[in-house]
Amino acid sequence: MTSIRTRFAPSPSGYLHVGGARTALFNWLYARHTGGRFILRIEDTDKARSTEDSIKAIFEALEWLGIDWDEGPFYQSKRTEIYRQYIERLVRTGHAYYCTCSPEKIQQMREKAMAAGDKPRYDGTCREKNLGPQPGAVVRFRAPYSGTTVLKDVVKGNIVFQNSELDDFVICRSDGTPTYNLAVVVDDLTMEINTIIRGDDHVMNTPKQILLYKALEAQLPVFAHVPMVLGNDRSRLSKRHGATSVTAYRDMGILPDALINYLARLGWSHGDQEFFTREELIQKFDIAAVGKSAGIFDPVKLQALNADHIKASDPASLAPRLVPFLARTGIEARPDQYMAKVIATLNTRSKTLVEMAEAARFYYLDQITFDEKAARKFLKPAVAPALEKLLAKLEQLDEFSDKSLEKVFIQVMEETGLKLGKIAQPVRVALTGTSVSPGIFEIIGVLGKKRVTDRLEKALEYIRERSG
RNA sequence: GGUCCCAUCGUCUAGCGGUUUAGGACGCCGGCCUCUCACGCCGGUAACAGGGGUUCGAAUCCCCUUGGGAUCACCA
Repeated sequence: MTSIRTRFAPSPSGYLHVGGARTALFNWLYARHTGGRFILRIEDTDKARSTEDSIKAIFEALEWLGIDWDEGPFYQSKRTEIYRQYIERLVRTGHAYYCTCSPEKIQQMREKAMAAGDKPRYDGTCREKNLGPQPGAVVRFRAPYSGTTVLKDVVKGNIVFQNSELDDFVICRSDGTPTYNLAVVVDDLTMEINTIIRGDDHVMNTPKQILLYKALEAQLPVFAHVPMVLGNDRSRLSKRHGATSVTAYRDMGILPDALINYLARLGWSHGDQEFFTREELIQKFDIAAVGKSAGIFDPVKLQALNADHIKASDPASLAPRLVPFLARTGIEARPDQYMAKVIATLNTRSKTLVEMAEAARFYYLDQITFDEKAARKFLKPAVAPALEKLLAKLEQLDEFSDKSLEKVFIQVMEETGLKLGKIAQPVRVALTGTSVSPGIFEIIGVLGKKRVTDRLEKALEYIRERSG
């Protein structure tokens, strides 16, 4: 049994979008699942659209996703000599021929066919002329006029194409560069790719490629065309549907494992399971279980899954990821033990790292600013005695555990006759500035004696100023 | 328009001829828990596009219709 070789072959004409990421993911997962190899190839033959920045953006996105490759990156732009050899071979074996029909003539041909209600295709003017190489000539593939070409697709099943639908497509441009279909086949052949997993927008190209494989007397790879990712209006996912780039989701505070989990589950399933770790994905992924129909990208479900991944993550391991998001809110902090404790209080109430960073700010601020509404409602003279008693008791307390803190609060409740609800909210405002936060014992435990007593004093000052 | 693909709750999906009053998840709506907000837990809402066949029996197989998508380059 030969080992599986898959590849991801993006064209660098923009950032990596989630659809492309899913294709990369499926290839990567399948290679990892089978113990095969995953190859990265950059399809940059279109000089006009390919940019260095796009290439870097794609690497960056793949790296963030944790999708690594075993071979490559290979660049089509550096392989022109290889393509030239294969094109020559096809001409030599009679599978291709030079064509001197001008683009204008082809255009006319097309318009005429369209007007007559026919399919716009090359009429074969140069097919039997046996022309040699010459300036301005392209090379066309000699496609069969009759018969059928069958694509045996792992996810779609058998798809039959009438060869009469095909025409003598160009495999080499007049400037000597190969066209997409030729380059892809030569690359996949020479890189020994035996499993091609790609978006189903490529199915119509596949019969041409199969014909090329046959002309080259090569063994066909296994094809798996996975369904597209759509926007909420069922059209192809694009910018007008909102964020589509992988890095945009990174910046929104989505965890790479959550995005991978979501993308994998969009079009693939394993019974009723929704949550998968990276390892589970590798262990359970199988192209045979990929569905046939297109799926709509749902950012809301992605967020829900992200929340699950945040919950399942070890707080300490989340700390380095949280740092840049804290920085964005003006908090410069190190991913230390303190941050791990902060995260432990926030991980069940944050859907994204952006939310978590926002909710974590009060742990780091030197100066708490009170939310006006919250302060007016809860920091009233009536609670001052309770806050004072609490302050005094906490100053005497050495160990800030849930248990010891609860004991202190119970004492204050007994002495003041106030219920916990009446005391907790003012304390919460005093410590966080707002009326929403993690549990009161939790935040006291994390903040520690110094910060807590300082903030309680500040709150008491505030109450005195307001009443006085 | 030609060709090709697809079709289960709003969305992602389970289902691969009988075990189905069609299951799970997200969302939404209730409730419980409770120091706030969440989390968690419990319950509810909601689908086999339509029509013909095949079969004792169809969401599952076949055909048609409808709807959606893809693709028709010297772009990839």
